[in-house]
Amino acid sequence: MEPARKHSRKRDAILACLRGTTCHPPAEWVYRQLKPEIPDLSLGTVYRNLALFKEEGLIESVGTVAGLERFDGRTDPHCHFVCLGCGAVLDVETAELSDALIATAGRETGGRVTGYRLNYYGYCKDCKKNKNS
Amino acid sequence: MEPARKHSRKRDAILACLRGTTCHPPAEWVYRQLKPEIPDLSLGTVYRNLALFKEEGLIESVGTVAGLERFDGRTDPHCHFVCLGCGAVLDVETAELSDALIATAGRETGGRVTGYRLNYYGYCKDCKKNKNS
DNA sequence: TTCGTTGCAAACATTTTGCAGTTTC
DNA sequence: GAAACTGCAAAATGTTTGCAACGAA
Repeated sequence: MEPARKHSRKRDAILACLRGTTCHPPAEWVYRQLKPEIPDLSLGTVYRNLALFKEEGLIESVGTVAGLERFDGRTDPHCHFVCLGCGAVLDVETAELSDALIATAGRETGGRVTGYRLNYYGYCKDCKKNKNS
Repeated sequence: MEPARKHSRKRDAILACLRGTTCHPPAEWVYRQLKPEIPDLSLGTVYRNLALFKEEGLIESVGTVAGLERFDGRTDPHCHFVCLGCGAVLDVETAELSDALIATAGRETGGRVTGYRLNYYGYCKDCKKNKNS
């Protein structure tokens, strides 16, 4: 049985930090963001709590970009654009997958589909420019 | 300017290995697969060549599953089902995204979309059973 | 007082890299 | 013979973990 959860100021701060940004940051970014405000915060705690949130479904992973796992405080169905140039991750509101499509994937594989992740890859507004060289 | 490519027996074997399986393996799997046949193969070479293939578009990454990057020898548009239980990765033939949808993502973000990755997550046929406990 | 939470640092696992020797052209 | 390729082992990187101190119920 899993342990009864207790309240924790740091945990709250980590979740709030993630929910207060749209940059889909990695653990390290959250850590650096909160460190000035909470000087006795450790990176391990950030990792531990992010893992916890993910388990509870409070946050989601966007996947690994340039070796770093990126997290998203939003959990409603939406997609992402990942810039191959600078690593920026942007929300994409359109293109929510239909239930029918998801059901088809389950039927085809014989498994049970519980979620999906749709990432577009390419070059963002800024990196698009800089590539014309 | 990038170096002129030379032929290499090991490189061929690595690509052939990846193309000859549908299990979307990580680097280590490819290494273990080829090692008996090519005793003087090193893991570093597998990593180096997989990175190279990815750059050239000969293979694609399915993303990181359980801490390991998984590769796919198929490059035609299709999706994947990732089992959260055992880590199996299966091809999903249906649900190819329309060009219109992809174009919309580009327009919405202001960037240029060069590709996408659609992963379904859930429990495969076998793991589905074992979860009824 | 109990038990979850945390800091710290060490441990871990995967991937990358430098260099000297080898293979390909 | 020049340049790319490779083995090997060390290094780098991101993440996890053990343990003693801390904080919440």
